[in-house]
Amino acid sequence: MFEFMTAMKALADANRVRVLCALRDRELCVCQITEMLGLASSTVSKHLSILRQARLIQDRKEARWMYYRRPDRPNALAEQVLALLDTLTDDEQVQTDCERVERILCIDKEELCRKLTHKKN
Amino acid sequence: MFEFMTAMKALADANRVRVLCALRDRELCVCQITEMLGLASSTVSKHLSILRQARLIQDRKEARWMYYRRPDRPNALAEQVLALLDTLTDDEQVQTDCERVERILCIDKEELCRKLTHKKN
DNA sequence: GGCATAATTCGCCACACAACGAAATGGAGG
DNA sequence: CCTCCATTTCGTTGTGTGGCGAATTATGCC
Repeated sequence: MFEFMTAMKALADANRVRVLCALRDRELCVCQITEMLGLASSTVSKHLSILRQARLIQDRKEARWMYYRRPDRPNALAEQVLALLDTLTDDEQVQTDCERVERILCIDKEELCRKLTHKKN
Repeated sequence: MFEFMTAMKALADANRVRVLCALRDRELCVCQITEMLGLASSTVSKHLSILRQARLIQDRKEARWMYYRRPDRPNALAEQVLALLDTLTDDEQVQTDCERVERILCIDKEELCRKLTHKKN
């Protein structure tokens, strides 16, 4: 029950759901997710921490960047939950996020981070 | 997205999940659910309202009693969500709730309601 | 119609949680 | 070992939510 509730609480926030949807086909680093959501990086970090604790994402560190993606070997619950999310692929918000991510991926990461640093945090 | 978030928020509370699990095989009236959860009836009513708005349960009025059950014709989302809940059938809390409900069903409803009235609300 | 009562709505309180900015952390490169 | 900087942690603030009891609504019975 605890595990289940942790997962459900993790899904009970629209920004976290947007992140999980964005991670459907690729991994993203924190600065890219931050740019997509338009939130402070500290807020995004907290959201990612909640998703990780719920075992709905896993992380990977490379150089200065932290990459997040869906689990390579999700447990039964995560498997079902992530499948559930794929019913949202034609949602308006998810689509615009997807387009936004496409554009973000074109930006050089150094430049993206610099931009974020100057805007907030 | 809105529909999805409504469902996820409805599932983000353990008491509401307990209700949905208890309604797996049968319908129950508010006083029976109240007795199972051990909460004030006003609180239970609120929970049921949230579950109804998320289209995870439907209601039926008979005489003075309001009966709740899983939807006869659930939408696609509800279908998947309710299936997800069935992974909890061997959860400890869900099992004890189940036993508790069995005992509650043996009590005459008039008597059960009288008991609740004298205890709280 | 008036009473009894199951359920809901309302008003309130306590606590949880999302958001921010500032400060801390911890690698990578000089 | 010092600096830089992406990310996380911390502290604070405002909003959301679960809980209760009291008041209200709605239904069956006399």
